[in-house]
Amino acid sequence: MDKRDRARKILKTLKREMPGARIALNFSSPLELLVATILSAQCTDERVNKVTPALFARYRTARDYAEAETEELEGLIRSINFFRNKAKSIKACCNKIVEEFGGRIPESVDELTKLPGVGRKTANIVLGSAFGIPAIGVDTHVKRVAGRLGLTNSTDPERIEEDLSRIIPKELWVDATTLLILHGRRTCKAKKPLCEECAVRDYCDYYSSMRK
DNA sequence: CTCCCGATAT
DNA sequence: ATATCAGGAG
Repeated sequence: MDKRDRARKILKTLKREMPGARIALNFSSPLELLVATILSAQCTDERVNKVTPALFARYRTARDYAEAETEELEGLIRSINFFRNKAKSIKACCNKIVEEFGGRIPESVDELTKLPGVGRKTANIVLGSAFGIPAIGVDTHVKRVAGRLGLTNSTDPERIEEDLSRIIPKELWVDATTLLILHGRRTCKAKKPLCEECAVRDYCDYYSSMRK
């Protein structure tokens, strides 16, 4: 079976298993998702969701973050790892959004990745889940799951993104990202993956090599 | 490659 | 105790 067919079947199966799969971060605007995604680096969404209610209540626009007192902003996200870096990134990022984009979140990878604290993964998550623009976000879960399933042989996130974009139809890019992430968290875990209860093990290179 | 640097699981 | 976690910058 060719990789496109495998990818299609895998995504179809995962979608049936997890209908309405959605990014786990709570947000109600592109700005909120951008901030939440910056905070989520090397950190679980669950923990990000614990600080964002108070954070979003305190700062409502990009200008609010740009003009925020560093101490206060840091205080609101202190339970998140790398909180100093992230506070600095959010401020600088929002400052640039105000100065160069009139307070609106840009809607292209190139513009987004020029923002401080925003790398390719963050940019693609925002594009896909806030704007509905086809994008594949490659985080540690997508990297691991796509590798195990045999959808890519690359290890560099940017090349994995290329590989996946070639075998997954564009209209499924956003769904594919959230499905692979969710599957990685729940089932295809880094340590002790739950292969026996995996819905897509019949298509999985890792599984078939494990049971030889 | 190193630094950032807190909460949670084990 | 310590390994690891939805990364990005220098």
